[in-house]
Amino acid sequence: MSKLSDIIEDFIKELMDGNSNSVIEIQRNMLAQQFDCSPSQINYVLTTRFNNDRGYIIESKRGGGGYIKIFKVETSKYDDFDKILSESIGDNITINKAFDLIDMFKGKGIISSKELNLMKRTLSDRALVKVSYEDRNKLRADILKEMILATIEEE
Amino acid sequence: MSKLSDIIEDFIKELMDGNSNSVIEIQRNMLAQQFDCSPSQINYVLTTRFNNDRGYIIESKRGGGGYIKIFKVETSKYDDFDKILSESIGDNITINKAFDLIDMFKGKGIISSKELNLMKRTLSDRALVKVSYEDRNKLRADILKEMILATIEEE
DNA sequence: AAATTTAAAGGTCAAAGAAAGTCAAAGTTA
DNA sequence: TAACTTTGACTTTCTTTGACCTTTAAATTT
Repeated sequence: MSKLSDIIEDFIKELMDGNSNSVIEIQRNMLAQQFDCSPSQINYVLTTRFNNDRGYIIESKRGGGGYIKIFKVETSKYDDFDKILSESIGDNITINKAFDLIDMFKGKGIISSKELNLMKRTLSDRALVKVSYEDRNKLRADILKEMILATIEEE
Repeated sequence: MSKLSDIIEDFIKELMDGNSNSVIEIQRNMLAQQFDCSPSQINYVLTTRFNNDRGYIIESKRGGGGYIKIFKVETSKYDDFDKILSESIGDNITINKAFDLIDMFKGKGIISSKELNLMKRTLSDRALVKVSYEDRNKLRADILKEMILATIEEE
């Protein structure tokens, strides 16, 4: 009595395994039809199983010819990467902790100094000034995760 | 399942590549006939894919012997930097315009492809999903400006 | 030759169509 | 009962189409 979400998760993972370059493209409605479920169930699977915490990046487009692309970022190349994404960052991170992490990436040679600069500027209070205090550290967490995955995505 | 607009875009780009002097002339109705679509679809492709933001200029003439000319313009590396910050971005920018600007920076050799990736991922709807629709484009403007400053700071 | 008409372009805009996204309510399961 | 899953109504974005408009060149009329 496996849950549908698990089945869809497995299906997508098998697709990715079959496709050695770690990126697949799906059609939301197609997939929903295939599994005879509502299209929004696909979104549920994506947000719970293929999120940043688990090392995935999603890219999509609406409208005619729309698609959903799922990228698996090879996080295992780096020590503790998975832990950093899900635990060190979590749902919430202060600017100081974020900067420490970024410095650490630089120290390990994962990012260049230009990228360090880019990342810090992005997370600065100046860039996020319009976001309320309570929300700012949540947003920082979301952005930092996405940025970290993006930097190792292309290596 | 490539979109027709994309196919027409590619077709026009190949025409331009084949014609090394960065300008081509087309006939709207001819092209529409060739791709079996409505003539106004050609206009759609032009406004979405060959607009100013992407470095193109369109010139056309109606009536008998009418035509559409598409020019690819190259601006020099640091042209109008302040203008970009204040006018193109302002305090509000859509994701598409932001991506076009980032592509332009890449085209000018100001950023690497890794930095391009970092910037686009950061500004994506997915990274900013917790920010309300109304505020998202404002935040994009703030972040993009900071990013641009960061990238030119180190050169 | 000048004025008018016709035909041949291209332009605009709104509506329809095609996809994906959101969110809250209902249903399940541990 | 608390957390997780499933569904469906509604929203947003992007594409395609068609009806109607404007401009220009060529043809015709005066």
